[in-house]
Amino acid sequence: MTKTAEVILFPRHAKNPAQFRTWLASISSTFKKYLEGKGLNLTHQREEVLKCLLSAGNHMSLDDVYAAAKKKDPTIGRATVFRTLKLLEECGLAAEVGSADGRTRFEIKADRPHHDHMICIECGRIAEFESPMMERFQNKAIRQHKFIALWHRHEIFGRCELCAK
Amino acid sequence: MTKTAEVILFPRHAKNPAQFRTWLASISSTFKKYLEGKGLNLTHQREEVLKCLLSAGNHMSLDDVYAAAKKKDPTIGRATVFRTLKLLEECGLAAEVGSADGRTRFEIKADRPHHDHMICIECGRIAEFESPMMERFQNKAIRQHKFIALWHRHEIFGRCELCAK
DNA sequence: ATTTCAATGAAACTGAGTTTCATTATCAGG
DNA sequence: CCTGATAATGAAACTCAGTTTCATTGAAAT
Ligand SMILES: [Mn+2]
Ligand SMILES: [Mn+2]
Ligand SMILES: [Zn+2]
Ligand SMILES: [Zn+2]
Repeated sequence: MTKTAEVILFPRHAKNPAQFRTWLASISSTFKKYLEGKGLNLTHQREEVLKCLLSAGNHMSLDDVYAAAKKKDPTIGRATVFRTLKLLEECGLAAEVGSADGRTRFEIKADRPHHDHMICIECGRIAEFESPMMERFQNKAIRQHKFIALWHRHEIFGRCELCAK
Repeated sequence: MTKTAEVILFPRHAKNPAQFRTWLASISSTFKKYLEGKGLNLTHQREEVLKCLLSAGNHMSLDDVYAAAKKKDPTIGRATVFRTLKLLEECGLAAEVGSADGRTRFEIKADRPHHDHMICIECGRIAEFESPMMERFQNKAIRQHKFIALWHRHEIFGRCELCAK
């Protein structure tokens, strides 16, 4: 009976406030650099969206982030949240994730290892999993097809442990 | 230097007419049984849609199938094509596949081994690949999470061999 | 022939995602 | 400080794949 580790959970987000501030500062700085490169600037709205995405949960829909941001700044617009999420995605700091209810979710990618998702069609919960072996065989298939892989999504739908009665 | 087979292409669809007719008959019969079980019947429109999906290419959008079906029966409606594709999916004969241009594609699942997809963001081509090893490690992850997997999608986006200059 | 209910096609609707546009903030040079 | 130029914003409008509605037709059952 071998001790299988292999698959690792990612209960994420810095719980320690100081740790969180450091993390935010680091990502903020990366975002700022990216924006400056395009002649844009890191406005307080953009920073607010980033902060919300980092703190208010892991797999948030546009409207989740919008709601969270609105609590801090009631004047913020949905369009701005949308545009900021796109910018974050564009520069590789965030990524889109599928979900049980058709709405796309967003997650922070920075400083996080690659992982895929198991999505509960009952409660919507999204569990993260990671399997180096899987990635390995995936890369093998990609190589054999002489395919230039840019990104992938691997999403398993079903019932989570809690919802499986 | 081991002879790697492992990843197999699926250039699909019975080329031989006789073979094709047999295949169609078999799937038709399954579909009919499914419909009867729900008090529905296999109309000529429904059969036409099935035939188109089987013959006119492998990863067709709703409107691809609609166009193909319309050639054979100009009176057929988009709603009927849509509903038939949903029925085929519902009974496990067909499945939805992602694509480069946001529109869902459909493929026949009956009598075909499970496979995943590499999708070219340049030309839209969808290549099929299959890796028992990947499925194996995927199942391992699922077991470890005590997840009840119902279906999954594993789609790799990038540039196909031809489009990679 | 009459009843019943499935099936259809045209057209209308839905809603997540996206864009437009008038207005407001930001910033660099003077 | 002003002053222009341009980036940024929020509200509202728009898109469009997917889906539903509804009036009509078809096909079986009685
Ligand atoms: Mn995740
Ligand atoms: Mn396929
Ligand atoms: Zn669940
Ligand atoms: Zn290509």
